[in-house]
Amino acid sequence: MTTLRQLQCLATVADTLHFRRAAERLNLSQPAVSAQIAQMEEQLGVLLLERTRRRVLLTPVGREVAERARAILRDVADLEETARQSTIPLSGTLRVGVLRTLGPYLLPHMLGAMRARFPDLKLYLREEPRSQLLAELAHGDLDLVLVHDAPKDDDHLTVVPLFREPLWAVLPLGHRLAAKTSLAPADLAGERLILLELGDGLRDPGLDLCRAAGASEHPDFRATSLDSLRQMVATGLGATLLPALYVEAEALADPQIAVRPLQAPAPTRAIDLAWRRTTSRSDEFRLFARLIEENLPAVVERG
Amino acid sequence: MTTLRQLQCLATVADTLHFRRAAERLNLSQPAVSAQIAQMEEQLGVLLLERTRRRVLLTPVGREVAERARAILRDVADLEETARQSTIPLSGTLRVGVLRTLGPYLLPHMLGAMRARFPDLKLYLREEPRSQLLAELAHGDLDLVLVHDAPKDDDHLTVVPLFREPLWAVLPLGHRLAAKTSLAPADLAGERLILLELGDGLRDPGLDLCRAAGASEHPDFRATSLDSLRQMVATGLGATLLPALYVEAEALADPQIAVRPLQAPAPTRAIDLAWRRTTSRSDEFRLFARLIEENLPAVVERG
DNA sequence: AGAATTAATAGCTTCAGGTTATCAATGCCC
DNA sequence: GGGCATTGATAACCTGAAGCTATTAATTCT
Repeated sequence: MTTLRQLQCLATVADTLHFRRAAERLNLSQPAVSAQIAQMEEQLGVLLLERTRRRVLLTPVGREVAERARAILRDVADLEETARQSTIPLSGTLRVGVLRTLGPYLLPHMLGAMRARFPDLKLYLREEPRSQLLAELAHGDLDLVLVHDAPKDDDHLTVVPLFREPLWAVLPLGHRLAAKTSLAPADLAGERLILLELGDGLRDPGLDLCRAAGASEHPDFRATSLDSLRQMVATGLGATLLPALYVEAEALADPQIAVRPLQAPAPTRAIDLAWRRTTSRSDEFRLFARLIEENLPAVVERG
Repeated sequence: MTTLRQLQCLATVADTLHFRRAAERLNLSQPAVSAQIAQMEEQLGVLLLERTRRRVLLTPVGREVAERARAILRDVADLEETARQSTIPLSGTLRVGVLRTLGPYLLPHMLGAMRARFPDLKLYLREEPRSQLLAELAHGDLDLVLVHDAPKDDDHLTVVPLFREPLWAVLPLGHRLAAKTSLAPADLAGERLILLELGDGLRDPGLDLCRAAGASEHPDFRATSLDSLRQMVATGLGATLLPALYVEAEALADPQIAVRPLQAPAPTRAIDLAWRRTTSRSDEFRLFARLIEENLPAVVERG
C-alpha cells in the first residue's frame, strides 16, 4: 500500500527537484527521502524521477503522480482541519428527526437564532411517525429526535422535556360555540370531534377530552394531516382540536374557520427532545434543547 | 500525521459498524483496528465513533471524516492505477517542443496514426525558437523537441535524425521563372530572395543557395513568419524559399503565387528529434520517432 | 444465573523507517 | 586536467510503530 509519507516525499522532491532540500523541508535525512521514493517506484513499477548524479527531474509519470499526490495531501489536511474544527459546539451536520405535525410549525421559530448563534450548524431534517423516528435514532440514522412523549424509561436514551403544546378548538364559522372567545372543556359536551388518524400525540389527548367533557369522536371521518383536518372543518363537517403551533402558523389567519383556546384543564401534548445516551455530544444536544426553549413562542406551555 | 492505514481502518469500520468484521476485511486483528482508530481520535482530538460495548455507531464528525477518508482512498487507488497504467508505452502526457515553422505543417500528418496506435497518449505542444526549446528540454520543462540540427555533440542529449525537408522556390505569379515546372539552383542567379528573419534552419540553407547560385538576399525585406513571407511574395515583392511541409499545407493551393521544386542539390533543412539522455523513456521516444518516420509525407527526404 | 459476544487492554515481537557515516559519480574551477 | 565540492545512493545500525495472541470487562440474550 502506498503511504502518505511516500506521497509527501514525492511531492516535496517534485517541488524542490532536490533530495537534500526536500529532506530538509520534511525534517528528514536525505537517505530517508531516497528510500521513500525508491520504495514507491518499486511498488508502482515505474520510474518517477529522472536522476542525473547532479540533478533530479520528473518523468512524465512522476509529474502526473506528484500532482495527484499534492491533491491527496491537500484533502488529508482538509480532513484534519474539518475534524479539529468540529470541536466547536454545534457545528457540522446534525441529523434531526421531527414529527410531521410539529416540525414545519416549530422550527421556523428556531432557525433565526440558530443561524445567529451556531452559524456552522447544518440540519438534516427528517419527518417520520414517532415510532420510526425512535427506531432510526436507536439505529444510528438520526442524532436527535423531537417527538411527543419520548420513552423516559429507555436506558439507551436521554430525554429532555421541552414544552407542552396545548390543543385548540377549531370550529366551522357558523358553529354555536364560535360566539365565545374562549371555551371551557365542558362547553364541548355533545360535540362530535374529528380527530387525526395518525397519532402524533394528538389523538389521545383528544379522546381524553371527549371522555372528560362528554363529547365523542366523529364516527365517520378521520383526517390524515393537519391541513386536511382544517379544510374538513372549513367545509362544515364538524369541530376539531389542533395543536397550538399549527394554529398559530396556519389556522389563525384562515377566515373560513373559528379558532378558540381551551381553558384549563386544556388538552396538551408533551414534546421532548431525545438522543442516544451513548453519544459523545450530550453537552451540545443540551445546548440545542436550551436553544429551542429560549425561542419558544408564547402559545406553548414552557416546561 | 494522519496515515492512510488510519483512514482505511476508519472507512472500513464506518462501513461495517463492527470492529471484528472490519478487522477481518482488512486482514488485521481486531486490536490493531481498535488501536488505529484510537490513535486517530487522539490525534484529531475528536471522538469519531460512538461505542457501546455492544455496538458501534458513527458520531457526526465520524461520518464526515469517514466520507472524506473514502474519497481520499479512492484517489490514492486512482493514483496507483494511473502509475501502473503508465507502463503502457507512449501513454500519459508528453511535453513536446516544436519549431513554429514546422509543427503546424508536420504534426497533422501524424495525429491520426498516433491516435490509432497510442490512444492513451496526450501531447502538450509548445512552439518556441530552437534555442529556447533546447533550453527547456535541458531544464526538464519539455520531454522531447523537434528542431532542425539538434546538437549531436551534446553528451546530455540523444538525437535521432528524422528527415531532411527541402525548400521550394516560391515566386510571384508573373515571375520570369514561373514558366518552368521545376528549377535548377542556377536558374536563380541574379534573384533577390526574401529570407526569414528568424532562423529555424531556413535562413542558412537559403544563404548557401544564394552564394552557390549567384543570387542574393533581398536587402530591404525580411519576413517574421512563413505566412507573411508568402503574402509578401504574393504582392510581387520578390521570390523566396519555403519549406516543403509548409508549401504542401498552405502554399500549393494559393492561386496568388507560383511554387516550384528545386532540383538537386536542393537546399534542405535537417529535422531531428531530441531528448535528454537520462530519461527513462528512451525506448518510447524511439517509438515516437519511428511513428513520425512512418507517417512522413512524400515531400520530405527520408533519412 | 450463565453463555455468548464485543471492544478494550496487556505483553510481546517484528520490521518499516529513521539515523549517521561513507561511497561514487559528476560538474566546476583554476 | 587534476583537485574540490556537491549530490544521490548505499551500508550498518537503532528505535518505535504497529502487528499478534491472550485476556479482560461489559453487555445482551437465553
